[in-house]
Amino acid sequence: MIIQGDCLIKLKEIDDESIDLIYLDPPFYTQKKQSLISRDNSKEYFFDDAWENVESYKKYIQDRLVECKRVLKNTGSLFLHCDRTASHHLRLALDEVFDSINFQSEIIWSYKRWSNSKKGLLNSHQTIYFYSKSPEFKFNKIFESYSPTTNIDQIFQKRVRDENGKTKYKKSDDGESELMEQKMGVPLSDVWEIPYLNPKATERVGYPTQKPVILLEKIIHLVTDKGDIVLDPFCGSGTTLVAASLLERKYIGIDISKDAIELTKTRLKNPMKSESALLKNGKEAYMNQDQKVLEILNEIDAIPVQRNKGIDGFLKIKNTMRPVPIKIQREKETLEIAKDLLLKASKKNGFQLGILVKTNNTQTNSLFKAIDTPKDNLMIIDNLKNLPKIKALLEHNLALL
Amino acid sequence: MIIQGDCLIKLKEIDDESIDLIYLDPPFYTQKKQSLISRDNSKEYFFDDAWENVESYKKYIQDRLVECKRVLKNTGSLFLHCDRTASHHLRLALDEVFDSINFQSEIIWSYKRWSNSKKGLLNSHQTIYFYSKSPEFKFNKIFESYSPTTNIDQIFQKRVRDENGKTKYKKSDDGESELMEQKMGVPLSDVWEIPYLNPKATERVGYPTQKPVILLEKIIHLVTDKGDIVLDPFCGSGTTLVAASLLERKYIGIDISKDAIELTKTRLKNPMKSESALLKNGKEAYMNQDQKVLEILNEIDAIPVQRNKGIDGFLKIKNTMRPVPIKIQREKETLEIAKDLLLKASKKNGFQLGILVKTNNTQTNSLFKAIDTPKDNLMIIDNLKNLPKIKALLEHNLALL
DNA sequence: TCCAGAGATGAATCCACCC
DNA sequence: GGGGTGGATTCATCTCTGG
Repeated sequence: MIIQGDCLIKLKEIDDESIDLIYLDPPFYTQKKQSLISRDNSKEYFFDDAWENVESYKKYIQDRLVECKRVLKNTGSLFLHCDRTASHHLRLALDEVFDSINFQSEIIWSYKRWSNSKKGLLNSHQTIYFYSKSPEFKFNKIFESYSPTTNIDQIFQKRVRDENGKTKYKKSDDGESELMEQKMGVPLSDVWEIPYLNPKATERVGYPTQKPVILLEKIIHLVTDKGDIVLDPFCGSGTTLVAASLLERKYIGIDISKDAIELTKTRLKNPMKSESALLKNGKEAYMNQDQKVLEILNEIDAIPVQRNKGIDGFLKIKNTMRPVPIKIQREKETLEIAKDLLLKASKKNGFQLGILVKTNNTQTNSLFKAIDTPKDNLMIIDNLKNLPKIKALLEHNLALL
Repeated sequence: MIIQGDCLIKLKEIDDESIDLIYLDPPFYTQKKQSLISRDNSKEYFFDDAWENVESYKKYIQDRLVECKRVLKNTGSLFLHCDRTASHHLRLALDEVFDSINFQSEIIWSYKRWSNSKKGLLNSHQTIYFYSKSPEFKFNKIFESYSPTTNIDQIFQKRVRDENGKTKYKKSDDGESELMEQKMGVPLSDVWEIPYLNPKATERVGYPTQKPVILLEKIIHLVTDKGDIVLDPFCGSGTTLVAASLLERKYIGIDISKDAIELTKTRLKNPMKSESALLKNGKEAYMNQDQKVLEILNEIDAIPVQRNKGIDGFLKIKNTMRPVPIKIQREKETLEIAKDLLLKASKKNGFQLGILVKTNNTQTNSLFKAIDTPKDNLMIIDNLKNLPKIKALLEHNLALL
């Protein structure tokens, strides 16, 4: 069900204790009127976020939270997606409405983001507060993989206490250890690393502040079963409803914007999500460099980059605006091939000078093999110890280029 | 300098605007007296955390924050390490003392921890608030490596805005992309993944709530230079001072506990930190399974494990207490070798049944190759599609074992 | 029924020891 | 000596029990 209108009013039309999960992504606390333009420039979405002060913002949310609590089943839960500038005020509101005893988790949605160059740390997480209506809330345990460093042999062993009360692993008389029962993995943590919705994701419908479907799926999985009812009072482009629909939950969405409602309706006709290759395969799948290359790059204080065939990293060189790409020769790579790869990548990107580190053991005695072919602007180094000298040279000369 | 006493009183003896960085890790908001015993049972540390209510706790902190602000230089910063049950109250206190305009970051210290079986998400982060005294705060930009998925071709290209205000990559007339100036990597994010101080770390001095030196080093690097003054009004075992000393900053530590002061003094005679192998080498160094194996394990919903030669994971099987290890045959591994490895590992750990997945293409037609040698309790599967049937079989039969 | 204290838990690391 | 692995130790734990 999708309803247009102010959720405070529309919520009042919903029965007491009828909802299993409420997810809210309310407007942010900004002091100016927002207007954000959709991707294809066809639509403009207005956010009437002109709050007098943070207290009036808090009251606005709190009024709606009270209604949310009413419609929530006794086993139900609420997730509030917070604005980073006002998250503490929102948690205060939650404490007042739900009581701090029902605070379950501060979920951190963390993601990597393109940098902006502001002074300070790069803001790359958002906070979601998880409150239950009562201690009897429904909760489905979700398990994750063990850390690769975990000693599995050991955690399957039973333990006993010694005379000082310290625990030890239990051994039978013949020195054998006793087995514990089956384990399902590690309980899900409260820090969720989920990629920010890729600008080009097929999932994108052009709505600002759109959230990834996977994020909502995770929440829905956690506290509902099939057939349960999910409510989103600020449904926006309908991500929550899409996720609910994909997981066979019933859903109710409310939004004040007519455009958002339209968008949600069309989106729900064909609910879909984009598969994140990053999440599915893990970061490791993208690591096409072996440990050795990373070590070398680290040693020479270069910036490693991963997704480029001819370039392994960039040198940090002062006094120049030119990026200097560097490539480390692979074990099974002839110097010629390595050279070609670097040159090609360099040329494509317009870099003026590339540095190739020779790693096989047929060494020459020169400081570096000299600029191989001046027109190519390629330098080959066969002894890393010389690199500082070369860097100094470059810092001196590149400014002239 | 290390001072014993209530920091509210001792702070008053410090000059105005004389400190570059203040880090506070105040007592937590618990409603009962805590007493925590040190590792070797030799000492007991008391925390007088008997706050009437959260308001009195907030006031306790706020009083001290006022003094902190006074002693801070105009370019100085303050980092407050928060109790998760009261972080919102603490941020309110910070807003009141420092003004919300000087809020810089909510730093998430995220880590993996041994779990405990509570209902809900596994709590695995802590929050540190970063406020500056003024907008003119000192800040050293720190850069990290690019994410492996980053397409570096793009990050060096200049961008322009099109007529609609959207950014595009700038192309010169001949279609070549124009280069940006050199980049140093991705600016440090506000989510810090730092391993929890390990139970066996040599860095440990037996003080409860001890923080990793690396965490403090990161903070100190961020907002101070060599020779600057770092202050910790709740210095505890002196981690902040150790980090400051290692980075050649001056330091002042205050703590109310005599024992803590003693501990700090001896610790500072030989300041050290433990190298985290995990941080140094990265998680990837511990991964000994290739992508293909992980994919198969994922497909059959098994729990992957890394640190074990003969075992790649464990099956999730209901109705049994017995862990069922599984191994995937490697490409360059004969069936015999794979079998031996699994058997050996199984036997060592006392598992009653192991499952080996055959992956080379000489297929048989049987459902599974049958229990190879019944006394070994080994099953060989050569068609993954049959696994669900086998799991059902197991769920039925294993209970009998 | 509530609270205090005992007892069980459980995975992540580093360390020590082994070959 | 170096790579592998068994073990120790931890929790501002969590749950259960008994008064």
